[in-house]
Amino acid sequence: MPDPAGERQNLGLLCFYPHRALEARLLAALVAAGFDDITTAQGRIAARIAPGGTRLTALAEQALVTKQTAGHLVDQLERAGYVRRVPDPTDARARLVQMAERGEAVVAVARRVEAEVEAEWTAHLGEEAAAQLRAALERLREVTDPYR
Amino acid sequence: MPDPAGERQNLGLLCFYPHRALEARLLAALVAAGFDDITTAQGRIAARIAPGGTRLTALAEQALVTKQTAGHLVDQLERAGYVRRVPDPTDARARLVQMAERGEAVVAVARRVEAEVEAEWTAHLGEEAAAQLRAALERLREVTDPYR
DNA sequence: ACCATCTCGTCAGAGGATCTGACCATCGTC
DNA sequence: GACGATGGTCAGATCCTCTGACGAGATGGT
Repeated sequence: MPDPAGERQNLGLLCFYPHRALEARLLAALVAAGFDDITTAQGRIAARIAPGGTRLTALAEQALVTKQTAGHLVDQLERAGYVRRVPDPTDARARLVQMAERGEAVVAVARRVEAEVEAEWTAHLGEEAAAQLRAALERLREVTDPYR
Repeated sequence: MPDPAGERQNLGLLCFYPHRALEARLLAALVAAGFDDITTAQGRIAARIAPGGTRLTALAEQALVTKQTAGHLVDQLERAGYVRRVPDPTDARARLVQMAERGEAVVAVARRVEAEVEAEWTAHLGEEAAAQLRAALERLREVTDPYR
Protein backbone atom coordinates (compact mmCIF):
# COMPACT_ATOMS: atom_id res chain seq x y z
CA MET A 1 0.00 0.00 0.00
CA PRO A 2 2.95 2.28 0.20
CA ASP A 3 2.42 5.79 -0.93
CA PRO A 4 4.49 8.64 0.34
CA ALA A 5 3.31 11.93 1.62
CA GLY A 6 4.34 13.12 -1.83
CA GLU A 7 2.49 15.49 -4.06
CA ARG A 8 0.46 13.53 -6.53
CA GLN A 9 -1.43 10.91 -4.60
CA ASN A 10 -2.92 7.97 -6.42
CA LEU A 11 -6.62 7.92 -7.12
CA GLY A 12 -7.22 4.96 -4.85
CA LEU A 13 -5.85 6.79 -1.86
CA LEU A 14 -7.73 9.95 -2.77
CA CYS A 15 -10.89 7.89 -2.76
CA PHE A 16 -10.14 6.72 0.72
CA TYR A 17 -10.48 10.07 2.45
CA PRO A 18 -14.14 10.72 1.66
CA HIS A 19 -15.08 7.18 2.48
CA ARG A 20 -13.35 7.32 5.82
CA ALA A 21 -14.84 10.70 6.59
CA LEU A 22 -18.36 9.50 5.89
CA GLU A 23 -17.91 6.38 7.97
CA ALA A 24 -16.66 8.41 10.90
CA ARG A 25 -19.57 10.84 10.60
CA LEU A 26 -22.05 7.99 10.46
CA LEU A 27 -20.64 6.25 13.46
CA ALA A 28 -20.59 9.43 15.49
CA ALA A 29 -24.19 10.23 14.57
CA LEU A 30 -25.34 6.73 15.49
CA VAL A 31 -23.65 6.94 18.86
CA ALA A 32 -25.23 10.34 19.42
CA ALA A 33 -28.62 8.86 18.57
CA GLY A 34 -28.20 6.20 21.22
CA PHE A 35 -27.05 3.36 19.00
CA ASP A 36 -23.75 3.09 20.76
CA ASP A 37 -23.37 -0.66 20.48
CA ILE A 38 -22.73 -0.79 16.77
CA THR A 39 -19.37 -1.21 15.08
CA THR A 40 -18.18 -0.32 11.61
CA ALA A 41 -17.80 -3.97 10.68
CA GLN A 42 -21.40 -4.63 11.68
CA GLY A 43 -22.47 -1.59 9.74
CA ARG A 44 -20.72 -2.72 6.60
CA ILE A 45 -22.66 -5.95 6.71
CA ALA A 46 -25.97 -4.38 7.69
CA ALA A 47 -25.60 -1.86 4.90
CA ARG A 48 -26.05 -4.62 2.35
CA ILE A 49 -29.31 -6.03 3.58
CA ALA A 50 -31.91 -5.67 0.83
CA PRO A 51 -35.53 -4.72 1.65
CA GLY A 52 -36.86 -8.25 1.57
CA GLY A 53 -33.86 -9.75 3.31
CA THR A 54 -30.57 -11.12 2.06
CA ARG A 55 -28.79 -14.44 2.43
CA LEU A 56 -25.74 -14.63 4.59
CA THR A 57 -23.59 -15.86 1.74
CA ALA A 58 -24.64 -12.93 -0.40
CA LEU A 59 -23.82 -10.49 2.38
CA ALA A 60 -20.41 -12.06 2.80
CA GLU A 61 -19.68 -11.88 -0.91
CA GLN A 62 -20.67 -8.25 -1.25
CA ALA A 63 -18.78 -7.19 1.83
CA LEU A 64 -15.76 -9.20 0.73
CA VAL A 65 -15.48 -11.21 3.90
CA THR A 66 -15.82 -14.93 4.53
CA LYS A 67 -19.21 -16.29 5.40
CA GLN A 68 -17.89 -17.15 8.84
CA THR A 69 -17.07 -13.53 9.47
CA ALA A 70 -20.41 -12.42 8.10
CA GLY A 71 -22.17 -14.99 10.28
CA HIS A 72 -20.33 -13.75 13.31
CA LEU A 73 -21.31 -10.15 12.64
CA VAL A 74 -24.93 -11.07 11.96
CA ASP A 75 -24.94 -12.93 15.27
CA GLN A 76 -24.03 -9.73 17.04
CA LEU A 77 -26.52 -7.66 15.09
CA GLU A 78 -29.22 -10.17 15.89
CA ARG A 79 -28.35 -10.27 19.56
CA ALA A 80 -28.54 -6.48 19.67
CA GLY A 81 -31.94 -6.56 18.00
CA TYR A 82 -30.98 -4.85 14.75
CA VAL A 83 -31.74 -7.76 12.43
CA ARG A 84 -33.51 -11.09 12.46
CA ARG A 85 -33.08 -14.33 10.58
CA VAL A 86 -36.04 -15.97 8.87
CA PRO A 87 -36.15 -19.16 6.83
CA ASP A 88 -35.79 -18.69 3.10
CA PRO A 89 -39.04 -20.01 1.61
CA THR A 90 -37.27 -20.99 -1.59
CA ASP A 91 -34.43 -22.97 -0.05
CA ALA A 92 -34.55 -24.90 3.21
CA ARG A 93 -30.81 -24.63 3.70
CA ALA A 94 -30.81 -20.89 3.55
CA ARG A 95 -32.04 -18.15 5.84
CA LEU A 96 -32.73 -14.54 5.05
CA VAL A 97 -31.24 -11.79 7.16
CA GLN A 98 -33.83 -9.03 7.50
CA MET A 99 -33.86 -5.67 9.19
CA ALA A 100 -35.73 -5.60 12.48
CA GLU A 101 -37.52 -2.51 13.78
CA ARG A 102 -34.44 -1.31 15.62
CA GLY A 103 -32.45 -1.81 12.47
CA GLU A 104 -34.86 0.33 10.47
CA ALA A 105 -34.42 3.10 13.00
CA VAL A 106 -30.68 2.99 12.47
CA VAL A 107 -31.10 3.09 8.73
CA ALA A 108 -33.25 6.19 9.06
CA VAL A 109 -30.54 8.00 10.99
CA ALA A 110 -27.89 6.84 8.58
CA ARG A 111 -29.87 8.06 5.58
CA ARG A 112 -30.20 11.48 7.09
CA VAL A 113 -26.50 11.77 7.85
CA GLU A 114 -25.57 10.57 4.40
CA ALA A 115 -27.76 13.21 2.85
CA GLU A 116 -26.26 15.88 5.11
CA VAL A 117 -22.71 14.93 4.27
CA GLU A 118 -23.46 14.76 0.59
CA ALA A 119 -25.01 18.20 0.73
CA GLU A 120 -21.89 19.56 2.39
CA TRP A 121 -19.64 18.03 -0.22
CA THR A 122 -21.81 19.32 -3.02
CA ALA A 123 -21.67 22.77 -1.51
CA HIS A 124 -17.89 22.57 -1.39
CA LEU A 125 -17.47 21.30 -4.93
CA GLY A 126 -20.37 23.00 -6.64
CA GLU A 127 -23.36 21.30 -8.20
CA GLU A 128 -21.76 20.55 -11.51
CA ALA A 129 -18.49 19.16 -10.24
CA ALA A 130 -20.36 17.03 -7.70
CA ALA A 131 -22.51 15.54 -10.44
CA GLN A 132 -19.45 14.83 -12.54
CA LEU A 133 -17.77 13.21 -9.55
CA ARG A 134 -20.73 10.94 -9.00
CA ALA A 135 -20.84 9.99 -12.66
CA ALA A 136 -17.14 9.19 -12.75
CA LEU A 137 -17.33 7.09 -9.59
CA GLU A 138 -20.29 5.18 -10.94
CA ARG A 139 -18.43 4.39 -14.11
CA LEU A 140 -15.36 3.44 -12.13
CA ARG A 141 -17.47 1.06 -10.16
CA GLU A 142 -17.99 -0.96 -13.31
CA VAL A 143 -14.36 -1.99 -13.19
CA THR A 144 -13.72 -1.99 -9.47
CA ASP A 145 -16.75 -3.66 -7.91
CA PRO A 146 -16.86 -7.38 -8.64
CA TYR A 147 -20.36 -7.63 -7.17
CA ARG A 148 -22.05 -4.80 -8.87
CA MET B 1 -23.04 2.59 7.70
CA PRO B 2 -26.29 1.21 6.41
CA ASP B 3 -26.92 1.70 2.76
CA PRO B 4 -29.23 -0.53 0.82
CA ALA B 5 -28.53 -2.24 -2.44
CA GLY B 6 -30.71 0.57 -3.77
CA GLU B 7 -30.15 2.68 -6.83
CA ARG B 8 -28.46 5.88 -5.91
CA GLN B 9 -25.55 5.04 -3.68
CA ASN B 10 -24.00 7.70 -1.57
CA LEU B 11 -20.72 9.24 -2.62
CA GLY B 12 -18.84 7.82 0.35
CA LEU B 13 -19.75 4.29 -0.60
CA LEU B 14 -18.96 4.93 -4.24
CA CYS B 15 -15.52 6.07 -3.15
CA PHE B 16 -15.00 2.83 -1.35
CA TYR B 17 -14.96 0.57 -4.39
CA PRO B 18 -11.93 2.04 -6.12
CA HIS B 19 -10.01 2.18 -2.89
CA ARG B 20 -10.75 -1.43 -2.08
CA ALA B 21 -9.92 -2.51 -5.61
CA LEU B 22 -6.56 -0.78 -5.52
CA GLU B 23 -5.67 -2.21 -2.15
CA ALA B 24 -6.51 -5.71 -3.31
CA ARG B 25 -4.44 -5.27 -6.45
CA LEU B 26 -1.51 -3.99 -4.46
CA LEU B 27 -1.61 -6.80 -1.97
CA ALA B 28 -1.84 -9.43 -4.70
CA ALA B 29 1.08 -7.90 -6.57
CA LEU B 30 3.21 -7.78 -3.45
CA VAL B 31 2.49 -11.41 -2.68
CA ALA B 32 3.33 -12.31 -6.28
CA ALA B 33 6.61 -10.43 -5.93
CA GLY B 34 7.54 -12.51 -2.91
CA PHE B 35 6.52 -10.04 -0.21
CA ASP B 36 3.99 -12.42 1.24
CA ASP B 37 4.42 -11.44 4.88
CA ILE B 38 2.86 -8.01 4.64
CA THR B 39 -0.66 -7.06 5.72
CA THR B 40 -2.89 -4.22 4.67
CA ALA B 41 -2.65 -2.64 8.09
CA GLN B 42 1.12 -2.65 7.90
CA GLY B 43 0.90 -1.22 4.41
CA ARG B 44 -1.32 1.62 5.51
CA ILE B 45 1.27 2.65 8.05
CA ALA B 46 4.26 2.10 5.78
CA ALA B 47 2.59 4.14 3.08
CA ARG B 48 2.96 7.25 5.17
CA ILE B 49 6.67 7.11 5.80
CA ALA B 50 8.28 10.19 4.31
CA PRO B 51 11.65 10.01 2.54
CA GLY B 52 13.72 11.13 5.51
CA GLY B 53 11.69 9.15 8.02
CA THR B 54 8.62 9.93 10.06
CA ARG B 55 7.82 9.90 13.74
CA LEU B 56 5.58 7.23 15.12
CA THR B 57 3.09 9.74 16.43
CA ALA B 58 2.84 11.35 13.02
CA LEU B 59 2.24 8.00 11.37
CA ALA B 60 -0.47 7.19 13.88
CA GLU B 61 -2.20 10.52 13.34
CA GLN B 62 -2.21 10.28 9.58
CA ALA B 63 -3.40 6.68 9.54
CA LEU B 64 -6.06 7.53 12.14
CA VAL B 65 -4.99 4.89 14.63
CA THR B 66 -3.63 5.19 18.14
CA LYS B 67 0.09 5.38 18.65
CA GLN B 68 -0.04 2.00 20.33
CA THR B 69 -1.47 0.43 17.21
CA ALA B 70 1.04 2.21 15.03
CA GLY B 71 3.84 1.09 17.30
CA HIS B 72 2.66 -2.49 17.10
CA LEU B 73 2.57 -2.40 13.31
CA VAL B 74 5.98 -0.76 13.08
CA ASP B 75 7.32 -3.51 15.35
CA GLN B 76 6.20 -6.08 12.82
CA LEU B 77 7.53 -4.12 9.87
CA GLU B 78 10.84 -3.73 11.62
CA ARG B 79 11.04 -7.41 12.49
CA ALA B 80 10.37 -8.28 8.86
CA GLY B 81 13.12 -5.93 7.73
CA TYR B 82 10.97 -3.41 5.91
CA VAL B 83 11.71 -0.42 8.11
CA ARG B 84 14.15 0.65 10.81
CA ARG B 85 13.98 3.04 13.71
CA VAL B 86 16.66 5.65 14.20
CA PRO B 87 16.96 8.32 16.85
CA ASP B 88 15.54 11.69 15.92
CA PRO B 89 18.51 14.10 16.03
CA THR B 90 16.24 16.98 16.95
CA ASP B 91 14.44 15.34 19.87
CA ALA B 92 15.83 12.73 22.20
CA ARG B 93 12.38 11.39 23.04
CA ALA B 94 11.51 10.69 19.46
CA ARG B 95 12.63 8.15 16.89
CA LEU B 96 12.23 8.27 13.16
CA VAL B 97 10.77 5.35 11.29
CA GLN B 98 12.64 4.99 8.01
CA MET B 99 12.34 2.67 5.04
CA ALA B 100 14.97 -0.06 4.96
CA GLU B 101 16.28 -1.55 1.72
CA ARG B 102 13.62 -4.23 1.70
CA GLY B 103 11.01 -1.57 2.25
CA GLU B 104 12.24 0.42 -0.74
CA ALA B 105 11.85 -2.66 -2.88
CA VAL B 106 8.24 -2.96 -1.80
CA VAL B 107 7.61 0.68 -2.55
CA ALA B 108 8.98 0.21 -6.05
CA VAL B 109 6.55 -2.62 -6.75
CA ALA B 110 3.69 -0.66 -5.26
CA ARG B 111 4.47 2.39 -7.38
CA ARG B 112 4.37 0.32 -10.52
CA VAL B 113 1.05 -1.30 -9.65
CA GLU B 114 -0.46 2.04 -8.74
CA ALA B 115 0.55 3.46 -12.08
CA GLU B 116 -0.86 0.43 -13.88
CA VAL B 117 -4.19 0.63 -12.11
CA GLU B 118 -4.45 4.34 -12.66
CA ALA B 119 -3.76 3.86 -16.36
CA GLU B 120 -6.53 1.28 -16.57
CA TRP B 121 -8.97 3.57 -14.84
CA THR B 122 -8.01 6.46 -17.05
CA ALA B 123 -8.54 4.28 -20.09
CA HIS B 124 -11.98 3.35 -18.85
CA LEU B 125 -13.06 6.88 -18.01
CA GLY B 126 -11.24 8.82 -20.69
CA GLU B 127 -8.46 11.34 -20.10
CA GLU B 128 -10.67 14.29 -19.42
CA ALA B 129 -13.06 12.60 -17.00
CA ALA B 130 -10.14 11.06 -15.13
CA ALA B 131 -8.54 14.46 -14.71
CA GLN B 132 -11.82 15.91 -13.46
CA LEU B 133 -12.18 13.02 -11.04
CA ARG B 134 -8.74 13.65 -9.63
CA ALA B 135 -9.44 17.34 -9.28
CA ALA B 136 -12.74 16.74 -7.51
CA LEU B 137 -11.21 14.22 -5.12
CA GLU B 138 -8.37 16.58 -4.30
CA ARG B 139 -10.81 19.33 -3.49
CA LEU B 140 -12.90 16.94 -1.46
CA ARG B 141 -9.85 16.02 0.51
CA GLU B 142 -9.78 19.57 1.84
CA VAL B 143 -12.90 18.82 3.84
CA THR B 144 -12.47 15.12 4.53
CA ASP B 145 -8.84 14.69 5.51
CA PRO B 146 -8.11 16.20 8.89
CA TYR B 147 -4.38 15.64 8.42
CA ARG B 148 -3.87 17.00 5.02
C1' DA C 1 -35.41 -43.21 -7.20
C1' DC C 2 -30.30 -42.76 -6.38
C1' DC C 3 -25.94 -41.07 -5.96
C1' DA C 4 -22.25 -37.57 -6.76
C1' DT C 5 -21.59 -33.04 -6.23
C1' DC C 6 -22.48 -28.49 -5.10
C1' DT C 7 -24.30 -24.80 -2.03
C1' DC C 8 -25.84 -22.72 2.61
C1' DG C 9 -24.63 -22.19 6.89
C1' DT C 10 -22.36 -23.44 11.36
C1' DC C 11 -18.69 -24.90 14.85
C1' DA C 12 -14.01 -24.58 16.51
C1' DG C 13 -9.75 -22.45 16.89
C1' DA C 14 -6.14 -19.19 15.85
C1' DG C 15 -3.95 -14.84 14.60
C1' DG C 16 -4.34 -9.84 13.74
C1' DA C 17 -5.74 -5.22 14.56
C1' DT C 18 -7.32 -1.88 17.53
C1' DC C 19 -8.56 0.30 21.72
C1' DT C 20 -8.18 2.20 26.88
C1' DG C 21 -5.41 3.07 30.71
C1' DA C 22 -1.12 3.57 32.99
C1' DC C 23 3.46 4.86 32.83
C1' DC C 24 8.35 6.95 31.97
C1' DA C 25 11.60 10.06 29.66
C1' DT C 26 12.31 14.32 27.51
C1' DC C 27 11.07 18.97 25.78
C1' DG C 28 9.61 23.85 26.28
C1' DT C 29 8.31 27.44 28.99
C1' DC C 30 7.73 30.43 32.81
C1' DG D 1 14.52 24.56 38.11
C1' DA D 2 9.51 23.10 38.33
C1' DC D 3 5.45 21.97 35.47
C1' DG D 4 2.48 20.94 31.82
C1' DA D 5 2.83 19.04 27.14
C1' DT D 6 4.71 15.57 23.95
C1' DG D 7 6.96 11.00 22.16
C1' DG D 8 6.85 6.44 23.04
C1' DT D 9 6.20 1.95 25.48
C1' DC D 10 3.89 -1.79 28.41
C1' DA D 11 -0.15 -4.44 29.69
C1' DG D 12 -4.56 -6.15 29.01
C1' DA D 13 -8.98 -6.61 26.68
C1' DT D 14 -12.04 -6.72 22.74
C1' DC D 15 -13.23 -7.11 18.23
C1' DC D 16 -12.42 -8.68 13.46
C1' DT D 17 -11.06 -11.97 10.24
C1' DC D 18 -9.27 -16.10 8.52
C1' DT D 19 -8.54 -21.46 7.67
C1' DG D 20 -10.31 -25.95 8.23
C1' DA D 21 -13.87 -29.24 9.06
C1' DC D 22 -18.47 -30.42 8.97
C1' DG D 23 -23.82 -31.42 8.45
C1' DA D 24 -28.09 -30.50 6.05
C1' DG D 25 -30.43 -29.58 2.00
C1' DA D 26 -30.49 -28.80 -3.27
C1' DT D 27 -29.43 -30.31 -8.11
C1' DG D 28 -28.60 -32.93 -12.11
C1' DG D 29 -27.63 -37.10 -14.58
C1' DT D 30 -28.58 -41.92 -14.97
